[in-house]
Amino acid sequence: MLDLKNILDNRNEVAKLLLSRGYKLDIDFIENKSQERKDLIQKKEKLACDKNVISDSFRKAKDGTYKEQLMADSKKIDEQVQALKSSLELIEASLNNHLLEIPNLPHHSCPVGHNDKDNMIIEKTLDTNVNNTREHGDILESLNLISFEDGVKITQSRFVVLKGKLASLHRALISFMLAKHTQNSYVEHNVPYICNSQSLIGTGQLPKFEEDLFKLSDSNLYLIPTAEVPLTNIYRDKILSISELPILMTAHTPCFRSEAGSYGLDTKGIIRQHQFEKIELVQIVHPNNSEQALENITAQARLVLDDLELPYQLVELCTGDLGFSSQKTYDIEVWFPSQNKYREISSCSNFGDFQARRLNIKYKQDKKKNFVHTLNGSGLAVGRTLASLVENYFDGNKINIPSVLHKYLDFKTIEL
RNA sequence: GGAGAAGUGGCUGAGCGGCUGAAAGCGGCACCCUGCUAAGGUGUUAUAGGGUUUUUCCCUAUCGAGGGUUCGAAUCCCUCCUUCUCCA
Repeated sequence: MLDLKNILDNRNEVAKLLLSRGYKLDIDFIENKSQERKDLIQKKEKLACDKNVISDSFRKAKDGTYKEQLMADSKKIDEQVQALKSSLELIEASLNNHLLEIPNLPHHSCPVGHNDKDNMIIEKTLDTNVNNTREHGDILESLNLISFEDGVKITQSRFVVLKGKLASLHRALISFMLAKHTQNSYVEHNVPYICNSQSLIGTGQLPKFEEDLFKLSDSNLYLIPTAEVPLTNIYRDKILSISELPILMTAHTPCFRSEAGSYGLDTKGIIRQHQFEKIELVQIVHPNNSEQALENITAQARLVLDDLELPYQLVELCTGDLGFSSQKTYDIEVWFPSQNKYREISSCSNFGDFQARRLNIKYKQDKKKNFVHTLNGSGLAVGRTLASLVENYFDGNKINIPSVLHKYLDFKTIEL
């Protein structure tokens, strides 16, 4: 959420930044609602003050008729206050809902652009020449390590069953990634996979993107779309001392996404599933350090691919392609030989104080309180890592397991 | 599943219809005193919103959440949430 005061005080600059990511700011709406709100508050508080004075007089009053008068006056004020209160509630809800749907301001360093075509490729690693061009789903089916039919039978399309050595390899990737991150001071967490609407509003998935989520019926509970939600919400409504920062967290969780509007996209393989597993990295930092923290978190995610020796490229998202809550994002895209292209496997974002404002996470320094900055990145999406690994390490007969994973497995190849 | 009890500031904990935004203690901060190692004194110490203003003051709200009773609620009533104890 953006700071209302900042929007009103720097309206031109804010509007321009938002426009660069494709959002048209309705400053008149905000201005009007904000003014109405202030007017109502002033009226209401004046009456509340009068009422307090009456109560005070009542206590000291001796005369009976005077008391009767005070009681009558107070009741009259009550009626007026009630009316003002309900109008105020409407205005505040309307203003607040509007503010909750305004995306974050892009960082000044973001390349300006309209969509993913304008993203900036920063770096490529390794040679992408691989003999194999077979698609991972195809390879795995021929090895009888995966069943798309079973996933459909059990649930529906975009669910899958992994079997045998593939399931083990999946688990090995999780262990490997968590070890990598905990070695670098990220504290491992095990968190709920279901969270309430307040948590999702805090991190920005709600109210705008409800159709992307799986909601549990007759409740305000949802399956998490990413561990970012529970991890970041651990610190909701907290005031942190400066010595507690930075906070580094990691967690392995399943992620559930309804993938609304992605019909026809990535129908082959396991690249786009309703349920997948991911290792998430989250940082909560002092505002002065968040730019550096984004570099760190991105570097941390890259370590996984470096160790697995998978070719990837680092991309900086342009303003038009930024996620709703993000002020700056790096995507890491891993090589998929069968598609002859790089696909996103991690997205590392600095949210500035956007989430902190919604979550009410502050730090205290020299008696002053201010919002922290939050960041997160995937480190990494396990299913996609697995898929890429299969394609890049398939030699026509067998899948060769990268050496960093050997200690988590009792085999070094998967053969026909 | 059944029966009770409780939820107060950073923490412990008092208050149980007005003088309580809230005692006391701990912790934190500032200053002072002292100087043989650790202590003493004084003051200060919640959040949000609004007005005034440019830095000071004023106002409103907040004692788990939301309603209600009352001129007036941390205090009484109702609903919900959470925690604890006992019984199945």
